[in-house]
Amino acid sequence: MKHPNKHDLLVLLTEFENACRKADLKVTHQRLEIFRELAQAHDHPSAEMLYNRIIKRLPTISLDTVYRTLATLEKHGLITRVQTLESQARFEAEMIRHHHAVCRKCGAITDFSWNTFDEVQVPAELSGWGRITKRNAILEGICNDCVKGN
Amino acid sequence: MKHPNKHDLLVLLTEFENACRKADLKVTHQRLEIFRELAQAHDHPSAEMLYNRIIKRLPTISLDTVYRTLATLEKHGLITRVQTLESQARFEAEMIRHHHAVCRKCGAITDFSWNTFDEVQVPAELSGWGRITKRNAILEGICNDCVKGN
DNA sequence: TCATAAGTAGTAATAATTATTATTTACAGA
DNA sequence: TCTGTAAATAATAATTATTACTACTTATGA
Ligand SMILES: [Mn+2]
Ligand SMILES: [Mn+2]
Ligand SMILES: [Zn+2]
Ligand SMILES: [Zn+2]
Repeated sequence: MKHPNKHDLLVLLTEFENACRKADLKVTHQRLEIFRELAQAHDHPSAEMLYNRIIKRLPTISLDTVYRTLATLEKHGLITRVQTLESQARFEAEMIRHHHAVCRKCGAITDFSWNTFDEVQVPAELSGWGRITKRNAILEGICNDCVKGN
Repeated sequence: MKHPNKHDLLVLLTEFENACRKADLKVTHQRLEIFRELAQAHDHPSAEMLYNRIIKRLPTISLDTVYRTLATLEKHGLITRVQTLESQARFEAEMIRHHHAVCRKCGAITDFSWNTFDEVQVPAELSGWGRITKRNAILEGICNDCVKGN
């Protein structure tokens, strides 16, 4: 999972505008900035982290707007809320299937793809469970920075 | 993942007492009741859910004690905090490796084992990440009850 | 341009969790 | 069994994360 370059980001933002219009969401300055910031982030930021980054460019934005916008975009499937053990929710704009390695020490979330896992068949035990729409692997451990930094 | 029967529960509780002593944790009535309740639960209850169940038998227990105890037991590896998208944290005493199917509608968390996944090799992409200590699969979807109940 | 409903900022409120403190209890040692 | 002591608890207050309220602003379609 690499950062989007300047061109990619423009494409993403255009797609985002179109998706908003399709979903009857107004394309506001705030929504664009929140989405842009999240799309170029690589660290699965929390609402507060995004707020602190965006306020530098958009000094009047409110934390409430960031929370509200993230909830709206999540509801419309434009961004994802990431499961963590932390108290603050974290988000990402990367919608391509991928998985997470999480550092128990510093909380860093690293993206990776894992085709082998994506293709493993779900156990029979679960055949009667219901309708499965998503599968994710979460690896937990201590990242290299934290191992060294000890 | 089946419920513990009466005998299993007694064994679990004895092991729990021993683990507490080994960890220099006093074996209090509250800790025993909280662990007992969690050990026989099958629904990954939140602190509040546990509190509401325990207070029937132990009318003076405080919610704070439930939170504090769960944090203590988690720190000593006697229980697990379960990752969810919800605002309330959820817990389990089942320490045998297993995975979760989560209903997006009702929030139910179903345990299952998945040997095929347990044995799949972690992708090369992640070889330099750090020390991986745990791997979990999370399946998301709509459980049968919720599909029917619509 | 203009009407209007959706969205926002600022602030208040709520929900979940953690801290403080006086009291109680587990348990090691006599 | 009794006792001293540190750890744990109950009650309550405080904090943190998130959501609600409301008057004002803005995107958008006519
Ligand atoms: Mn990710
Ligand atoms: Mn479980
Ligand atoms: Zn780390
Ligand atoms: Zn369900």
